[in-house]
Amino acid sequence: MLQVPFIRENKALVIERLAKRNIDATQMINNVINFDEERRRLQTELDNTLAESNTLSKEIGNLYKSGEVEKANLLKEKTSQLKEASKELAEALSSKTEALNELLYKIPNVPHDSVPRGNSEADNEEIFKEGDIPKLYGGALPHWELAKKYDIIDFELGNKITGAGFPVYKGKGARLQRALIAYFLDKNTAAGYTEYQLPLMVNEASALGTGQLPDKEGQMYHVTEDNLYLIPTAEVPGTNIFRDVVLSESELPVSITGYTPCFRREAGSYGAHVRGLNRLHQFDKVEIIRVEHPSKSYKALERMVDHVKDILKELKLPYRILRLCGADVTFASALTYDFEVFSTAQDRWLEVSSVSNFETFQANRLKLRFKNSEGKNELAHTLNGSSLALPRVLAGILENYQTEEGILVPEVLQSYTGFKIIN
RNA sequence: GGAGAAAUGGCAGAGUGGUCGAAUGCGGCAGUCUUGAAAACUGUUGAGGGUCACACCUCCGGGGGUUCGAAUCCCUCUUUCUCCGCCA
Repeated sequence: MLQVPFIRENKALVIERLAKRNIDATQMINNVINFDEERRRLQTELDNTLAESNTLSKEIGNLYKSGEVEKANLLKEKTSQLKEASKELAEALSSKTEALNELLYKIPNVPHDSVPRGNSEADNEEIFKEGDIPKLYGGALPHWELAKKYDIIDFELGNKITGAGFPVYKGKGARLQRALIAYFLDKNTAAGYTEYQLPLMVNEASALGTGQLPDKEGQMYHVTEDNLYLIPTAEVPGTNIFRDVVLSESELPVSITGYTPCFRREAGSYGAHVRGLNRLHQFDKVEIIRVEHPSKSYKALERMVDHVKDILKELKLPYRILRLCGADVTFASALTYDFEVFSTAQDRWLEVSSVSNFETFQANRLKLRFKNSEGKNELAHTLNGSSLALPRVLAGILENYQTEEGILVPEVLQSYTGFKIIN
């Protein structure tokens, strides 16, 4: 969530930048400022009442000691009045604070200066493109047909065991998945990321910390018996490592990577564009997460982009990079680059990675701070990116590497798979 | 799942109704000394709110209660440890 002092001091800028998201935030921002003023007024009033009450309590103690019981009893009456007053004030204060927070939860992050204004994903800005789109043979198939032909992914079996969106990978298909995970993790750790294995379920506090709650509750699988949520991305457990943490400046930057399955309800999604591996309820992803000094976070974002580029280049997949427009940039992000691989047989681009700088938006909710050179606690910047999400990379490989003899395995993966062709 | 014990600042660990935001040690930071470092010595060092800055307020696992007054007493929840049971 945004920081109130920042909103107070940069009101015009905040409204102007939020307009990139096609929202007129004037009313919301005015409310934030008003609520906050009211909140501070109540706080001061409550503090004064408590101060008075504290002083009187000390006096009463002294009076008892010196045996002046009557005087003490007189003061007691006054403290009970103050107590009632403070109780009312405390209630008013907490309801005002809650109202303010609820409001703040609903305001998305302020987009970075470079984010283009836009109405839909059509306004995303293509900033880079690389790799040749292969010319496929006449009988080229989309990946869900290939999966069936070579018996490497069984969607129907997943239907039987669980339901739609929970595919079963078999034989060389399963091995290829494992190869991709190992390859991604190796690339990430070679780039300095520390590998983590994280819990696949998180508690409510963690889901709140990274912003899945309260607004995206319906997107997560919820284990009601124990009030735990299945993670929609490793970002949730990974970033919550740093909830309520004060780092020393020398510990920055922190960079971690982790492989996890991801679970998403994807309520309301259906149709041809979600066929096969294009959209799943359970999928695998290797994530990279960074905690950065605010002055260095945008450099770090560029480095993350370069890192993902390097991987796609090694896999020899045709891809492009989009700078997301205001309409498409996610709620918590200030600047997001999406990577899309061209799926030749489907003749469309598939998102395989999303790399974002959240600036202090997540850190504020998480209370993730570092002790700066002046010895003061300051919110850190958080960033994350997929490096990479498996299913669509797999779809891209299957479709782009298909030949009449079978599906070739990208060279960099061959040492991981132990085979060169799926046939 | 059953029985018992515990939860205090970055860590360890005192504190059982007012003099406690909290001893002491370690760690961190600054300084003295040193060519530099280490050691030693001196000082400093929790977080949040609030203020131009002070003042002031809140926080001793979470929530509630008793009391003029709670880290300290009571209730409750959570977590950890020990023992037993079960178990990959």
